[in-house]
Amino acid sequence: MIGLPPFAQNFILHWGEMGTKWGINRTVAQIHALLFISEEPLNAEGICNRLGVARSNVSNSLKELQNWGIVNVVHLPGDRRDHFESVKDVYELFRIIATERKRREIDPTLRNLRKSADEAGEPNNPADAYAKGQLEDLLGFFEMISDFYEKMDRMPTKSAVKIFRMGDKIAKTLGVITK
Amino acid sequence: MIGLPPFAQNFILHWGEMGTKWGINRTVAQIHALLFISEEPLNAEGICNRLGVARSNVSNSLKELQNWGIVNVVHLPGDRRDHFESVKDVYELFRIIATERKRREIDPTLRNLRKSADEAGEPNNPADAYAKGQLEDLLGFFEMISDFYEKMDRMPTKSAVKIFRMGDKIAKTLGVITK
DNA sequence: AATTTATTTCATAGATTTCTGTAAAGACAG
DNA sequence: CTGTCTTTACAGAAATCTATGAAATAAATT
Repeated sequence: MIGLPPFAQNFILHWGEMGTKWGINRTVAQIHALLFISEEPLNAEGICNRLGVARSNVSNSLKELQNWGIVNVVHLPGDRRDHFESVKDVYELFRIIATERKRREIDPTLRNLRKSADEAGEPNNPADAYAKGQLEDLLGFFEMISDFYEKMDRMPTKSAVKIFRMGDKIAKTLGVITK
Repeated sequence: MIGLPPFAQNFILHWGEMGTKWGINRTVAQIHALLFISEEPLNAEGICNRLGVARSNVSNSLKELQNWGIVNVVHLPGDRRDHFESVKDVYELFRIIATERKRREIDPTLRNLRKSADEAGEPNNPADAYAKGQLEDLLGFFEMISDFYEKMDRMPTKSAVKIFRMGDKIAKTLGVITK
């Protein structure tokens, strides 16, 4: 990892590890980290040099980041190479990631749970009845999460932040006790 | 996958796939799915038979689930084998998972971001200054999420659910516009 | 203590994912 | 159209992760 100050290396390596814990390829996460803290857009070659990974790996990883919608191509005048830059606003970034995860993970799970609960029909034994009940509970939970995501998505960032910051005060206002 | 109705198989297979997208071993997720919809605690042997995986795999996976705190050992009278049951309440389940993910992922990231921002010191060039600024933004975001988690954890389930369900109404009450 | 039953550990086989180098394709200037 | 620069696709190598069976350990029963 060349030409990067230690604090940046620190962060990039950690972000890479964190990525793997979330099912995201290490290199993909590292490239994202690099672009996120880089003021100027970088070209693929530059990313290669800094992270010390193969050109083709960078190419594929960049495509993956573009699929997620958190990295964009830009062109600099007088340079025909593609340059890449990350979404720089933290809230915008996580909003995009949340929306994408919902689409890829929550939505298919909702469909599966509906289908499974449906297929269970009228259970003819207690075990199946119990299982169906559990699936319905899970479905209810995922529906709640899904609706919440959508509400957040329609909200301006400021409102969403307020909800996160004031979570406990809101609960008190609603007349419920916090332990 | 033997002795399970199709709707249960459906769910277990999907939960397994979903697990892999979240960095959780497929078998671990499948075992959890099975225990979650099973009214009675199951022993390792029973899990083997139903899922068709090796005994040792089940043993290790069960240990992993116990580390997460979402599966517990119980003993049935007159049977010396360990039996296992999942946390059955959906809210309780996700509360535990969230707390655990915070501990394993958010907290280390907070530490790393603080360390990195700290190491950056007084940047002596604009690029480093920008990078440090981005890290500080990220740190602020993770601190917000971390605090929110903790607030939720101290709240009774009902209050947490209210916040999730009423997200947009709350925002309106706070005097902010939803798009 | 010996036997039976249950569980865990561990080395390795197997599968999957990731990374690389090369070759092909595409884009552009002259 | 040709030559150069750039990006992408792909096949195989390398690394990582997962699952297995056998052996070791532990626990209960006789």
